[in-house]
Amino acid sequence: MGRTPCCDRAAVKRGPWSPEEDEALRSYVQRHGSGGNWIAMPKKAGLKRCGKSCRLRWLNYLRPDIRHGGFTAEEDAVILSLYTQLGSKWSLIASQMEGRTDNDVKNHWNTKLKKRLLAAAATSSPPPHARLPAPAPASRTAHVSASSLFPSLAIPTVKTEAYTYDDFLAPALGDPFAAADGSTSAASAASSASNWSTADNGASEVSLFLLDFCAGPDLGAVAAADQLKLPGGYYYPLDSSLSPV
DNA sequence: AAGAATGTCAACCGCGTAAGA
DNA sequence: CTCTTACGCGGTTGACATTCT
Repeated sequence: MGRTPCCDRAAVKRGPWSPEEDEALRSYVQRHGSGGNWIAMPKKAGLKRCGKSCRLRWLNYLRPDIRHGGFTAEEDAVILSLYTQLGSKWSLIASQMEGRTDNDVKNHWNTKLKKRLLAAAATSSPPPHARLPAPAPASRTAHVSASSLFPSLAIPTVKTEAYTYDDFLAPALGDPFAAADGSTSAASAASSASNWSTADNGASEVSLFLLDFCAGPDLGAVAAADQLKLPGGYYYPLDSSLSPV
């Protein structure tokens, strides 16, 4: 029994794409789009590939808006924040980040962020709640309950557009670390309109831990050089000891 | 210098589901 | 309403690169 294959495996090429195949796919999609049918598209484009393979190649590699290359500390923070809210909803997480694909984000998490976080938690006497964030339970709706694991991290709630660096700056009014009502989920709900969940009374240890985590070992030097001062008037909010400028 | 171990990332697999017949 | 088809997603694999011994 088993599932019907989406295409005849014997008849399609598999494995890495050649530059010629890339060019054929790119030029076809740019001229005609996928035609609303990825299964039929390879034949039309003269490719001996499975439609699913073409779709994946286009979405993950050939799309003109794809950003290749390393992830920044800000992107790491976005991923970490959203992972604590959403779990392994990679497509949802990637949709919040300009030019990144779900595959990219997933690979980055599995190969780098997860290990880094585990290593950081295992050493450097992390604060009690600085553990590898448990993924949020699978849920149809991306409900916003700011992670109790990282109460001091200001977490933007999920929105439909891509995040920008500004989304991780403090809100225009007030210091995100000033709120001290301790009611994280209520604060999150109340602040959803402004894309912010309010940080609680600064577990600055956690903030520093995360800042270290996101920025790596050279953070101290960066902070000392004042390079984290941002045009929006705030520092990157992981470190509660930094104040609005 | 060579082989082993580890890391990275593109690609594949198969399931769930939306959409259309 | 049911069935079929194609899409989208998350998990996994495998090839290649890099680092270590």
